[in-house]
Formats: sequence, C-alpha cells, structure tokens
Amino acid sequence: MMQSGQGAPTLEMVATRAGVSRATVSRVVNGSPKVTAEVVAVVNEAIAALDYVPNRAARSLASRRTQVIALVVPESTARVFSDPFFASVVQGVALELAQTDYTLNLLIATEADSEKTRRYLLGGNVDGALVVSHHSGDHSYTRLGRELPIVFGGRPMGADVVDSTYVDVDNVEGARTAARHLIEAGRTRIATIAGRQDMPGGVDRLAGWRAELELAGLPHDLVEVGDFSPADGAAAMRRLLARGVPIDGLFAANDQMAAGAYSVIREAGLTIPGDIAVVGYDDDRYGETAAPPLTTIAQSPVDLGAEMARVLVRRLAGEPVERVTMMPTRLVSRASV
Amino acid sequence: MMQSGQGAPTLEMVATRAGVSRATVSRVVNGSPKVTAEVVAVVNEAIAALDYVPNRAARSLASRRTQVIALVVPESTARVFSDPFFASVVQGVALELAQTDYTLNLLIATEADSEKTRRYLLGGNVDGALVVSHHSGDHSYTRLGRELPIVFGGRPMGADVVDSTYVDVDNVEGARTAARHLIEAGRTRIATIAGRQDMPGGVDRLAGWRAELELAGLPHDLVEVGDFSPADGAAAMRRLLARGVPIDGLFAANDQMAAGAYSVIREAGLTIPGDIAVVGYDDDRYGETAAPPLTTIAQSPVDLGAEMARVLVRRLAGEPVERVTMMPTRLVSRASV
DNA sequence: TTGAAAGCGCTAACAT
DNA sequence: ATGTTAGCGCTTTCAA
Repeated sequence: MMQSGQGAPTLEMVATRAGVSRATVSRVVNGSPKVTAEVVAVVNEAIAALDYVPNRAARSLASRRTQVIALVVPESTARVFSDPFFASVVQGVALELAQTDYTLNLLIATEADSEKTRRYLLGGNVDGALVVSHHSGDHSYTRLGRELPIVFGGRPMGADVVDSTYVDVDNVEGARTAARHLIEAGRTRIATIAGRQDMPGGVDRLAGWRAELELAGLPHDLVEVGDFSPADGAAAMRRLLARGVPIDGLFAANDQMAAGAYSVIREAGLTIPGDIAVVGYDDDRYGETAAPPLTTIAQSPVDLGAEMARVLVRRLAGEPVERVTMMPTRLVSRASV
Repeated sequence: MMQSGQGAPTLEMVATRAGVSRATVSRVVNGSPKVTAEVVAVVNEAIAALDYVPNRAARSLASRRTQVIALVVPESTARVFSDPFFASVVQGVALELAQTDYTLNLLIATEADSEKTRRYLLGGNVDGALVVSHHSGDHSYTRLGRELPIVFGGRPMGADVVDSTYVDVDNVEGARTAARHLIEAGRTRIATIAGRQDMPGGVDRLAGWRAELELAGLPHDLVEVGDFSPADGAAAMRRLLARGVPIDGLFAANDQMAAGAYSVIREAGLTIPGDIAVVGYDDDRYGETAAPPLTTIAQSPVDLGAEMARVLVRRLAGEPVERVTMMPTRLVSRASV
C-alpha cells in the first residue's frame, strides 16, 4: 500500500547526490547560517530532485526534540466541546501551528486515565502543551507546568496560578461592558444568568457584571447560575422569573444560555427588549438569527487559540514570553437591548 | 518520581533492573506472546518502578511505523468548524484513538498549501489518515487513498469514490424519514431548504426528501439551496415564501438553517407548526430550546468519528474492513410538526 | 524462550 | 565552512 518507489529518500541519498557530507545536508535542511550559498543551492537541488522529506522520528530521536505540541482538552470541557467556542480555539491552534514546524497532537483527557495523560506528556512525547479551559478540580495540569512548558487557554484556577502562563479573553471587562450597555439603556433591575462557578469564565463574568452594577449603585442580587447550556439557561431564567421581582435587563454568561432564556421569556408573555433587554456572551452564530437578534459580547476564540500557540512556540524557542495575555472583547449591538 | 541524574528512563535501564536483555523488555512492552509469565511480571515490575514510558521517536524509527494518524480537516470545512457537527466528529476520533496506541495529529488543510499537506502525509509522517467532509473540488485526498490508508468521514465526491473507504451518516434515509414524518402529519405542500450541492450531505438529503415525496405522489419543486448557515437558511426561507405558493411543511437540511427559517417564518406572521411544520437535521443543541422545539433528524457525530477511527485502526492492523459503513439516524420528534 | 548485534535516519560535538 | 564520528532509544533478525 505504501510504496511509491523503494522507500523514502534519506538524507544520506541527498548527500551523495549533492556530493557533500550528511552533516552539511543536515545543516542546510535546518537552515544553519554557516553554509556557502553555492553549497546550499546544490543541496536544495538534490533535495528537490529526490523529493526528500526529513524523517521526523530520526530527527526527533537525535535532537531530543519532538516538534510536537499537545493540545489537551479535559473531558469535562469536551462534554461541551460542541460549544463552538472550544471548537474554534482548537481551530485557531491548528491553523497557527500549521505555519510552524510543530505538529499538533490533540488529546482528550478523560479523568479516568488522567495519570496516563500525565505520563504521556512527561514521557518525552511532546515539547510542550496547550491546555484549554480546565476547572478548579484538575490541579494536575497546573502542576505539570513545572516540568513541561505549558500555556493555558483561560485562566487556570488553582494554587499554582501565579507561575502559570496563560492566554485569556478578558471576561471581566467583557461582562462589565455588557452590564454598562444595559445600564446605559436605562435598565435598573438587571439580572444575570451566571456560568458555572467552578470555571474561570463563569466566575469572571459574574464578577464583571457585579462590579459594574455596584459602580452604578444598582442592586446586584438577581443572580442564578447555569451550566452554560441552553437548557440550563432556560431553567435559570425560570427561577429568576419565579422570584416575582421585576426584571428589565438580563446578562447571560453565554449565548447558549441566552437562547434558553429567550424561550422562557417568551413563554412568560414578556417581550425582548420591551420588557427585558438581553445581552449574551460569545457571539456564536445563533444570536444573529434569534428573534430579536441578540446583543452580545464577542471574542475571537480562533484568535485565542492562535495566540496560545504563538506564545508556546516562542517560549519553546527560548524567547521570553509574557505570563498573561489578555485578548480583547467587543460589544456587538443588535436588537435585544 | 523522575529518576535521578539522566532524563527519562530507557528500555535499557528497565532491562538492567529486571536482569534481562533489552530485546526481552521490548517484547514485553509490545505484548509478544512468547515470553514467560514470570519474566513478564519481573519486567513489568521494573517498568512500574522506574516509571518507564517508551520513547515514541525511537520506537518509530526502529519499527518504521509512526503510530500517528492524521485527522485532516479541509479549510473549507473548518470555516464551518464552529458547526457542532464537525467539532463532535473530531471529539469522537480523539476519544477513540485515546484507547489505542495511536496519536492524533490534527491538520487543518488550507487550500493554499495543499501540496504541503500532501507531502506531509506521504512523507512517512503518519501511518494513515482520516479526512472529514470534503467537497467535490479536492480530489487530491481521494487520490491519496492509493498511497496511504485513508478513511473518509462522509461519502467522498469524486472520481475515485469507488475505491475509497468511508463512514457516513445515512443522509438519504434520514431525509426520507423527515419527509415521511411531514407527510404522515398530513402536509402536502412540503418545501425543503437544501444544503450546498457540492457537499454529499447537501445532495443526499435533497435526494432523500425528493424520493419520499415522489413516492407519495406529492410535488417536489419547492427547493431552495443554502450554505448550512442560519443566515443562509433565513435567506432561502425568504425566497421560498416569495414564490407566493402555499407551503405547509418544511424540511431544512440542517438545524442551523432551520433556525434561520424559523425567524423568517415568524416575521411573516406564520406559525409553527400551525401554518408550517418544520423538520430539521442534525439535532444540535439549539433545536431543543427553539420555540417551538424543533423536530429533527439526529445522528451521532461523535459515534461517526469514533467509527472512522476504528475502521482505520483495524485496517492498519491488516484486518479486512468494509468499504462503506453507514451510521444510523433517528427522528427526534418535538413540537415543530 | 531469550540474547546479541545490527541498524532505523538523523543531529551534534569535535576535528579539520 | 565542511567532514568525521558517535550515538539518540528502540525493534528485529539471527543464533543459541
């Protein structure tokens, strides 16, 4: 099935054909500066003629570098993997890494064999790792940061946060913007459907909402928590309405929960934004066609992923990197406010 | 923890500690049947004691197998990567592969350097590849099937289809089920918002819808095509309504377009299912909380991904595999019909 | 059933 | 600036 000739051409074959030593070919392949331009040309010609591609395994074995970066998605996150946010982060990482010499190793880390994942990562199989959105529970990955270069996506929650490198969307600022928008629209009884409080995004968005309401001297006790799913958003909205107190504004910690809230608001015979103005978070594609179109806080998960990859690659190259990178958010104003 | 002094423990260290040769340790690690149970035990003890993890590069170099499977997502697909369907397929693949000795190499293949991708795949970097949903345009991958074991996700559209191995959801049957459901509900003027006709899913779902209407002796000319996005679904619905002919049933080729159609139907002052009964496809999480909840055709993209991985792994193991595997679909009946 | 020995294709000192 | 020479850690005949 695999043969197109007699096996792949080796560096040695290139050397022979170019009339130089293997070491020289290796230098050319790795872009060493100390090779004559003429020699480089001859070698490259031979490489092209033979359609030579370096053997990763051999290269890795000899150099003790794998050129592999693992993208670890904890299973708990994978459960909401169908959430476009995570999918896009993965996409961003893949696209960025494609520009480099690194290969992407996608790992769904089930909690069952987290030890296996640990072993794998520390077993010299990868040069570094990218870990997306993990909860306060799995400190294992924050710990790993001491033995393997790791860049987290989203602020890690744990004891070792102080010396972890991470890239995050500015959840606090995004939530403040959302709350401010509601306040500027004249709303005074603003509720929020917060996200899981064991996830940084859940905590930070709630904190931002609260901070802005406090600043405006408005009450900030209309809080219900959901798990980021539409169904839970609907349930939270139901609880909010059941409190029997008036509500004229709502900030949902993500668009999926906002979608759930929409249906409950409608069921209750209330209008959006007439009775309740709504702001979501994430700007996933459904908000656009919702009725009314959802005002939301946009971030670019693809950019987040790409930035994580960039930071790790720079760090692997020995360059100094900032420990924290914040990705900006922006308000997408539509008809729900 | 880590052995003092040098880096990771090597097979040789295990051999020394267990008092056997490196060859024997290798056999144990690879599960060779011809090693005494006692020896196996001793070796495994040493492995555990040293926290030994085989070095992939060395293993790969010596065995001439990479133990790497590439998951290729054409960029055109990645654009709709935020579509939960693809994200879930990726998840399924990752979970399945985690059960094996294979490593997942995720590749977003940009059309710009498709040649680079080709080289990479044929350069001995992977043992096999999984390719998801590609269009009629990129025959490159169907061709690759001759030189590298490949399993496609979704029926490949191209000249070499006949000798490609693929796993697909049964789009034709799913669409027939949707149409039948609408017919059984007494609808007689059933329209469809078909998906892109350069994608197998688009073609097959349209064909299934048409076949079922023909069978029932109903007209099947109410067709508009969308690109699977909510926005395009809305546009298609607008065109359908603009025809000025009565419509009492709608089959959307995916839930995202159904979501778009919903908003247009509402805008037009029509009710669901009163005026128009709607059936979607994919059962993504929004359908549940739509108003009214969307009746749809469910497939399991995670299972699809897992099955693709399973088929490829079996094939790499030299076992005979079925060229075509069809994953079942099922009707999820909610309030939109 | 086990061991000895010869590489797998490449990089990295160290020489020249 | 280029070549020589050892390995990197493992699998795999081939013998014993």
